[in-house]
Amino acid sequence: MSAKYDNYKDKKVISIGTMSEITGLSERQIRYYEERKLIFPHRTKKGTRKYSFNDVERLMEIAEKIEEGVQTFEIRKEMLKKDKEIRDNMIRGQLNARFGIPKSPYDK
Amino acid sequence: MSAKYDNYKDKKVISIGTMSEITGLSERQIRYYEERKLIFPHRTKKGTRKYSFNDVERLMEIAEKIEEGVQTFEIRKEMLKKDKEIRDNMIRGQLNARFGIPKSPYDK
DNA sequence: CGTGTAAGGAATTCTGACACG
DNA sequence: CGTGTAAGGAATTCTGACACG
Repeated sequence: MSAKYDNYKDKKVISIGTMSEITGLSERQIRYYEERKLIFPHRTKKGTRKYSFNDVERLMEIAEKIEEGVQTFEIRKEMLKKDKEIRDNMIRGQLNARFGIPKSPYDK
Repeated sequence: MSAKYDNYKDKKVISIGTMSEITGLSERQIRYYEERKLIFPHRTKKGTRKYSFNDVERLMEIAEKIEEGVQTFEIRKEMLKKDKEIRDNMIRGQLNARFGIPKSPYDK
C-alpha cells in the first residue's frame, strides 16, 4: 500500500537537544566532534543543526572510541580509511556486475 | 557489524517545525489534527511535541483525505477501523502460528 | 585535548483566543 | 469545520570565550 521506505536513516531531522538525549552526550561534546570533523549535521536556513539516525550511530561509535582514550584526530583517520574501503568495494562491485571481474583472491 | 536496525520509523524525534517542512502542512494544521485525535506526538518533559517518520506518513495520508473533502471525524473513524483490522489479523496470525487455526474461508 | 559554563541574542514552540465562514 | 494570525511566555540553539589541564 503506502509505497516507499525512504532513507529514514539518512534523513537529517533531529535537533541537537534530542541527539543529546538519545546518545547521552552533551551538546558541547556533539558540537565539538563536529568541529573535529567527525560528524556533519545539516544546517537549516536559520542555522540550527539537524542529525540523522545514522549520525546517532556514528556518535555512539565516536563516544566509545573517546572512552577508550582514542583522540579525535585518530578517530577521524580511521573513519576516512573506512569510508575509502567502502568506496573501493562499491567500485569493485559495479565493475563485477558489469564485466564479471572476480573478487580479489585475497578475499575469503 | 553495527548490529540493530532499531525502530527508526517509530522513534519520536522530529519537532513540529521540521514536520511542517517535511509534510508541507502548517504547524497550525498539525496541531489541529492532534486535537482531532488523528495523530499522537510524544511530549518531552518541557512539553514540546516530537514525531516519528510513521507520523510523517500518517500526516500525508490525512492531508490527502482532507483535500478530498473528508472531515476529520470521518478520517478518525477510518483509522480506528483500520487499526482494528490490523489487531484482528495479528491475533489470528498468533492463533494460527500456535494452533494451526486456518484463515477465515472468507479470505481469498 | 576534550569538555564545562556563563553570556546575549535569535529562533522555536506552546497555549488560548479571535476571526472567517 | 479547518485554518490563519497576533500575543506573551518559556525553552532551544547558536557562537565565541574563559577555564582547567
